[in-house]
Amino acid sequence: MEKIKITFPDKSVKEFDKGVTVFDVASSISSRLASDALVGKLNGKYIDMNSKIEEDGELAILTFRDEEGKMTYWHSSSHLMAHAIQTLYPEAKFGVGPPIENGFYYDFDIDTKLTEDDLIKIENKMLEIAKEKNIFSRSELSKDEAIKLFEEKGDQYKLEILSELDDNEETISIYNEGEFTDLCTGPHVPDVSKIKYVKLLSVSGSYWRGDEKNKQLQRIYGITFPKKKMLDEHLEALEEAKRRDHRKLGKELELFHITPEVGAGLPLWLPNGTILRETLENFLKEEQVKRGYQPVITPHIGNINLYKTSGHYPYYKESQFPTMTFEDSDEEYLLKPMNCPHHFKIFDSKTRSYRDLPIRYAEFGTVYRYEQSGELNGLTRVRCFSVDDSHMFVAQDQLKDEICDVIDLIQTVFSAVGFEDFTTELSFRDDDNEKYGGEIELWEQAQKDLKEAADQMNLEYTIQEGEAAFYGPKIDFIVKDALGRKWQLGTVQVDYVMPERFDLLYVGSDGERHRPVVIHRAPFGSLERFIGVLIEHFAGNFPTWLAPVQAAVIPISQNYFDYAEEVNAKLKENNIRVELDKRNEKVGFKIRDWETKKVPYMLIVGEKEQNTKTVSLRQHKIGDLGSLDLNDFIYNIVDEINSKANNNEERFSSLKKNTA
RNA sequence: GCUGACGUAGCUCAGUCGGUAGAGCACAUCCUUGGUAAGGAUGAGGUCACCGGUUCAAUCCCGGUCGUCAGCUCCA
Repeated sequence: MEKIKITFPDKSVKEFDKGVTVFDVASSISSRLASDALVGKLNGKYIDMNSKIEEDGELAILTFRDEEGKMTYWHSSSHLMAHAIQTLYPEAKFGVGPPIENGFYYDFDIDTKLTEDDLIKIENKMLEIAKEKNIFSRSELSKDEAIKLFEEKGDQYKLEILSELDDNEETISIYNEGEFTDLCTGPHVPDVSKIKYVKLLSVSGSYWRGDEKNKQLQRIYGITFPKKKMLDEHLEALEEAKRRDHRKLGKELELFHITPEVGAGLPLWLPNGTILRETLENFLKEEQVKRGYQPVITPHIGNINLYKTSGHYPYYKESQFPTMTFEDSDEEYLLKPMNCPHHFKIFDSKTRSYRDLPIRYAEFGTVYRYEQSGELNGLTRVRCFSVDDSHMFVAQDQLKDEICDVIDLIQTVFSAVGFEDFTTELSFRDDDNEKYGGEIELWEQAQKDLKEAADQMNLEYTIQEGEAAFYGPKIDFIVKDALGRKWQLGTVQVDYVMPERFDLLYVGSDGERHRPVVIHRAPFGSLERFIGVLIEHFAGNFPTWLAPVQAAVIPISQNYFDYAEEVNAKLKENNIRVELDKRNEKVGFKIRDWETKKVPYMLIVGEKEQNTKTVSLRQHKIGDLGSLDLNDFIYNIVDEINSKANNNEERFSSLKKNTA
């Protein structure tokens, strides 16, 4: 028997008979691995467990613990779900059903509109089929054979996919599992019984191939696990996400309020939310002053010609509030959907010299965009929001340094609030999209500048072709919300187009007129979205410098109101946001109440504290820390606030030992 | 915008298989002056999202509108 050499990820090499299956190899290592193994990776290619290995190679045997193993598992799960749907709804036509970051989905076309209740039925059917232990078997066939097969099944969507495949280049394969056959490149887990625990999460509409001109199919999202504990943990994580949801916390902590009586997507900032927002604004303003920005203020509306000049109108007409017109005048105004034109006009208000550059105008500019109703989402997608906008007018040779400074500013902002888990995308143009204006050379220059700046600042990024703004490429900073949805926050955009359209010029050292380059940038992006994500990031437990109420003074009874007033006044003198709780309630009640309001510190004062000029300190989520000198507390909390500390767990903890 | 689900007190929710509604929390008043996560009593609070239709009668059934949620699409 001919032998082959297999190299494992730990670089060990073992010999096997030629034609050995991945499963055999796994069995030779351990029976545990043989039973956990889901898929093999031979020389970088994923293969089924029962695939025969015919030549030497590097083999990894993957289980659910591996990311790729998980993907295979969920991919197979989507087939199992499709199988269950086919059994329950024989008329079903199937679209696509891939694994995703957390689970899988399958798109299908059936006449009945499914509801959440139907999901249970499908779940049960899946578990029933899983028990049959059908194996996933692969067969390869010619395009004609495949077309014939799916014509017989009447699967028009599969036929559409097939018609676009080139069978000279790609092997066409199908996978069969029990009664269910699907066009699929694989690989799959050995048999359906590997899928043990199933939770179907939601059903919704989804356009075939993501094109709204196409028919809307139904999509079911689900997730599966080999162990019950994993499913329980996943469901618990979903519950936690619900608890962190900024829409829920925004209500509970009285940060903002959205009511249809004002308008969908038009948030009202309540006092607590306003403190949070203004604290962030002031922080950024200080940073911007250090970096040579000049504050400006512009109106909320503008003459429509501004947007005709910029090119935003009429291409984005659908996402604008309607224009304002007057009976006795031809003038038309628009609620401003962006701040750029106003800032351009400030630049253009007098002759600029190269000596003035870079010019950096900054404004927390409120803009209005008529987002589609189905897109509105708490604070993260609204119709009125404030951008921490700046437009910077620079000479070409200043561009890269300016971009670097902006990236540095965004990093400063993100690290101040403890955003560590973000991704960065460079969005470039693609050649065949007609939305992109301006000359190709300028675009290439801009993309080169951005990329060089990103590299110089050691950003780790991915490049997104065709995602650029119509006027230029950009760098976006993206974070995920509690539910795992991605939101773009900070952005830096290079723009050679608008200076042209607005005919912006400065006088160079040569006495000639030159075109500045514009950088659009916003570290927060929109205050609304940023704060929405921030609420979820901290789960409402804001660091002291951001907390709307930083400390609550709780007198034990009326007898200690005088001292409580004294403590309250002293904290106020030190600019600490403090509330004195004189309600006619017991201490336990008040503690519970302030705890649910997530206030960082509670200062409990009674006879003992009054006599010794101390406070009994209780820290949010940590509990009673014993008493300390009022002045010591003030010194520490002021230091904590001024340093914008994101973590105060250790700050007062030494006290606890003293009193224990 | 599309598909589906949902909309009952400030909040979280129950309820009515068609006969105009209820709890807990929050709020107000009173009693209680209490030492580290809910003291007690009383009270006020709702055109059951809105507009039509069916019906003797609609919060409940039907249609539309608005809004919310999930996903799709979109996102200057």
